[in-house]
Amino acid sequence: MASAHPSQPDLSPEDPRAPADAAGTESAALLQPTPAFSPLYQQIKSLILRSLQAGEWKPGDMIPSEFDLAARFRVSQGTVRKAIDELATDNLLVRRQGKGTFVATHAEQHIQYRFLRVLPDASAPEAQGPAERRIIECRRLRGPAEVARQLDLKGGDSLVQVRRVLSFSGTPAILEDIWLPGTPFKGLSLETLSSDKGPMYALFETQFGVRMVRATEKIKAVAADADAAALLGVEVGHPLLSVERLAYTYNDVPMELRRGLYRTETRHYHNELN
Amino acid sequence: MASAHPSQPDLSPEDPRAPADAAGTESAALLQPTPAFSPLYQQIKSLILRSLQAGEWKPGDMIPSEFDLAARFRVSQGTVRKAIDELATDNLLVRRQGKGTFVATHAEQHIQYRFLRVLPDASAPEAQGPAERRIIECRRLRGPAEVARQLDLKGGDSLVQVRRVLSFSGTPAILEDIWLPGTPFKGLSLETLSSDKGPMYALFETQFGVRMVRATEKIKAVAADADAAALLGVEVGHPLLSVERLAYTYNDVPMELRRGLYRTETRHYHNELN
DNA sequence: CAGTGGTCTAGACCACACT
DNA sequence: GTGTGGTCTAGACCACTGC
Repeated sequence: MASAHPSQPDLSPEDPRAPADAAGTESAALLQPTPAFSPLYQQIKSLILRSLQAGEWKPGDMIPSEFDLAARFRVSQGTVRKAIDELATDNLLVRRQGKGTFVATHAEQHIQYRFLRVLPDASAPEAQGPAERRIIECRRLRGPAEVARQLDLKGGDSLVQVRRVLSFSGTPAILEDIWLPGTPFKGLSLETLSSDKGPMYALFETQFGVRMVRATEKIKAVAADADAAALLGVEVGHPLLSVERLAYTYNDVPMELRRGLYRTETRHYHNELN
Repeated sequence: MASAHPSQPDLSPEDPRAPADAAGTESAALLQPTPAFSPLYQQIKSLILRSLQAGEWKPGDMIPSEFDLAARFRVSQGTVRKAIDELATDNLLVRRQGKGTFVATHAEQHIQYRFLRVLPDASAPEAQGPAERRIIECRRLRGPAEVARQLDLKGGDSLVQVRRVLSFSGTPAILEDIWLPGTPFKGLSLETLSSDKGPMYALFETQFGVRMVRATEKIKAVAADADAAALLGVEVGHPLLSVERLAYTYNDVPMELRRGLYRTETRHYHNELN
């Protein structure tokens, strides 16, 4: 063994394909000009990520075993393991002992609705069951500048806007406005949305190949305007929780801007601080 | 080497102190009745945690090196490493390459105010600097039943209640009510609080030996009542963000209940979803 | 320089799931 | 049984810090 060493110096110009071990390997030993040191397992992590983005393995798929990946990248199993470990804590992969490692998905992700942080108060277990969803509109437009900016689009680019109301036991509780970039979501329509059950992000995966990976939220307390008041059945001025979410796919590409208004009389936004 | 094996079966009755290697070891190979399997590194993690709780190492202290701990617990360095890794991602320990591993602290924790999630809006960089703090009151009382319940206290137990207002550039923005169990916080007074600068949780560490480790928050939008309106300089009914926090020390013992009311006209609660 | 955490490897064995 | 992830070890070497 002359390569696969801890540090960056010695491997790169030679051995893009070792003597033994036939085709199908990918030579993870990468080239950094000089001071751009990054540990091997980080490079492996990037390579796996690239495969995820490229769609080599789709949400729900099992990825190759640690040993297979180790052979493919020409590193030890432990190094692959550390890379996968990080991808798993980032919720991009899911490990299942005895079975394999799988690409995470919003569809059957054990705890569904991973990004939904609103829970019924303990004192009011009403409004538990699944929400009733009513799509109010779904239209294409040239988006407002501010929305376009946050989605990394140009002012004139096409957008899809969706507005919907979620109700629990018949009482409206959540009003959401959703903006999506028009190009990746070509074909999204009111019918698509209405006929679908299950998490919207699962639909995005299966219908548009867009997997939401992380999101940031800005939360405020606001007074209901006439519009919101009517749709949520409260008076104008009623305090509502405003949750503005920017959701990202792989590679920190923003793919959705969502603004939710929540009635919080019998519900709260739950958060864990570590 | 006859012991220190991956699984639980073979080690325990013999070798509570090996032939070689003199005093000071702690025999981590523990005894589980039968089916209570837990990996070695988890047991090590528990042992380290116990030392943290017992105050063997105080916030800011450096803990023994991985090799020292490995010797002490009679396991390999890699196993200690994995235990420390988890404690570090839980923010109980902080690793510093070349220096050592340290007990986390709210005092100089690089990013201070770890639990404060309220940020000024990008559009309003006013109100950036440190908040001006005004303690309104600090008194002892037999707490309300609901508060006592959440702090795992009996109805009649003594509590400390603190009320304070935080302002930015002179405008009040945050009203906080804080309840603490009376016994661990014996001696906490308005003077103690007023004279202190820096994070309150840092003061709790140095003065009372209580380190807050994690917290849960329940967030709602509420209307300002007369009290809050007066203190925050808004009209009654003005929407405010209500953040109810339960903070825990080691071992999931609740040690603080805090209810904050935030004006969010130029501020928001920021959250990252993974 | 010595001491600490960080990376990498190689090999052994265990726990779990499927067939 | 076979294949997968999970744990543990032992040893080598790198990177950073501070004396």
